Amino acid sequence: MLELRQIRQDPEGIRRGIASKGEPGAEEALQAAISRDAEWRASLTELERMRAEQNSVSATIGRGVRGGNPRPEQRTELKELSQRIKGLEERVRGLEAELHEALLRVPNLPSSHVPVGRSEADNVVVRRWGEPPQFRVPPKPHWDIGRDLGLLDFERAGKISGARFSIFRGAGAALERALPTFMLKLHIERHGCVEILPPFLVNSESMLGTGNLPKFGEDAFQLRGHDLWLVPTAEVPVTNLYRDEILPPEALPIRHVAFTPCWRSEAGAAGRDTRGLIRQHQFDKVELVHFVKPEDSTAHLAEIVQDAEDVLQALGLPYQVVQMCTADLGFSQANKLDLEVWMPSYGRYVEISSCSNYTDFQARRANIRFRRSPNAQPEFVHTLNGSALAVGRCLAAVLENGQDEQGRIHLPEPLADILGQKLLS
RNA sequence: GGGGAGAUGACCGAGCGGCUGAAGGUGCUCGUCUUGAAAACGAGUAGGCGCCCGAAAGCGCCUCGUGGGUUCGAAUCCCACUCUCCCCGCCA
Repeated sequence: MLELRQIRQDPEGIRRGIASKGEPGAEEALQAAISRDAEWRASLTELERMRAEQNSVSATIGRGVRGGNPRPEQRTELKELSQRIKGLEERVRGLEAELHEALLRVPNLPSSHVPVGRSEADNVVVRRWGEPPQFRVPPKPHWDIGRDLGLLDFERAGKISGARFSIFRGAGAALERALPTFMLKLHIERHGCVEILPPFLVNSESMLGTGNLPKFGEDAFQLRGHDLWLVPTAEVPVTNLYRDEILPPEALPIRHVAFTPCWRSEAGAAGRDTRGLIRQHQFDKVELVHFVKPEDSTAHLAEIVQDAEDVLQALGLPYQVVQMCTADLGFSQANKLDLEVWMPSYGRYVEISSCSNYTDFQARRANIRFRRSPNAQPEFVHTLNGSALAVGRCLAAVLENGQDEQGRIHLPEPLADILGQKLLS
C-alpha cells in the first residue's frame, strides 16, 4: 500500500511509476483512489463538525442533569442530530471502504535505480559464477535421471494427486531433506538468521498483508469452508509475524529463515515446464525474511542475494544474478534480483531464487512499525525476502550438473556429508 | 464436542452510563542529587485521521478484542463473532 499523502502530493509521479510496471488495472485503481479520497475527506470534515456539536451539547446536558437542571428540549434536538450523524456515518464508511479497496489494488513503486523495461528481455545480467559443465554425450534431464535411479516418481504422483505433484523416493527423498538441512545450517550459523517454523495455513488477513490478496487469490489454494489458505511461500506467515506491532529500537534488523512447503495453483502456466521438478503445485523452499530500518533496505537486499549465492557456491552450481527491469517486478516489489542456476536439460539458466525489496509497502498493509528511540514516533519498517533456495529446483540442478557418462551422480560435498555417500548410482 | 472464566495503553492493573483517552504501578526518556552507579526526588511517556501539500503550532474526530444495537451521551448496558485460559470427553 502506498502512502495516501504521497498520492495526493504527486499523483502524476505515482502514475508514471506504477505505469512502468505494466500491471493491469493499476492506473484505474490509482484514479479510483484519488477521486474516492476527495469525496471521503469532504464528507468526513462535515461528519466531524456534526460530532463536535453533538459532543459539546451532550456535555452541557450532562452537567445540567448533575446539577438537577435537565433541558428536555435539547434532547429532541440532539436526537435528530444523532439520526443525521448516523446517516452521514454510513456514507463516510462506504467511501472509506471504497478508498481502501482501491488503495489495496495500487502496486508498489519501483526503486529509482531499477532499469525501466517492457519485458523480461530488458532484464540485466549482473554477474555470473562458475562454468556450465561440458558433456561428451548429451546430458539427461533430471526427470530421466530421477526415474532411472529410482529417486523421483512422477507417474505415481499423478495417480494419487495429479499433474504437477512429485514423489521423492529413497536417496531422492533423503536429498530433498538434506538440501534444506544444509541451507538452514548455513543461514543460521553464518548469516545470523533466527529460524521460524510457521503454520502452513494462513488466514486472509495475512495474505492481504503481503499483497497476495485481494488481486492474486487465484494463484493460491484456499480451503473450502474455512478462511484459510495454503501458504504460497513462507514469506506470507513470516512477514506477518509482527503484524500490528511496534518493534522496539533494538529489535532491528531482524533476520529470519524458514523452511516450508509452498503451494501454488500455477493458474495461467498451463503447458509451461510440464516435466520434472521445475513447476509444481507443491514444492519445498528455504526463505529468508528481513525486517529493517528504511535506510538499510538497499544494503539488506544485497545481503540476501549474497546469502543465496553462498548456497549455490557451496554446492558448486553455476549461476547468474539478474537485475529485474520494471516490467518484471511483482505487484508488491520495489526491486528484485533473481538467481538463475545452470540447467543442462534446458541448456540455459533457470530461476532458482528471487530476492526482493518491498520497502514499506507490505509494512503499511500489515501495519509493522518500529521506534528509532524509546519515545520516538513509530515508523514503518522495510521488509525484504529471498529464496535461498527453492529446494526442488536445486535438487534438479544437483542431479543434472552432477551427472557423468555412466549415469551416476556426483554429490557436492555438503550433501555427501549429510547423506554419507558421494555417489548416487 | 460439552461446561465455565476472561480480553483495558510497551507491561501489570483500576474503572457508579456523563470533565475517564482512561486512576495506580512497572518499564522507558530527561533532569536534580552523586566521583560514578544504585537509591531517592521531579518532569515526561498511546495510536490513527481530518482541517492543510509538507513541517511546526493549533482546533477537532475516532480508538478500551471485532462488528452491530440501546441512549442526548457507552470502556461501562444488550446481541453476535473472534481469540485466550480452566475443567470434562475424544484424539496424533
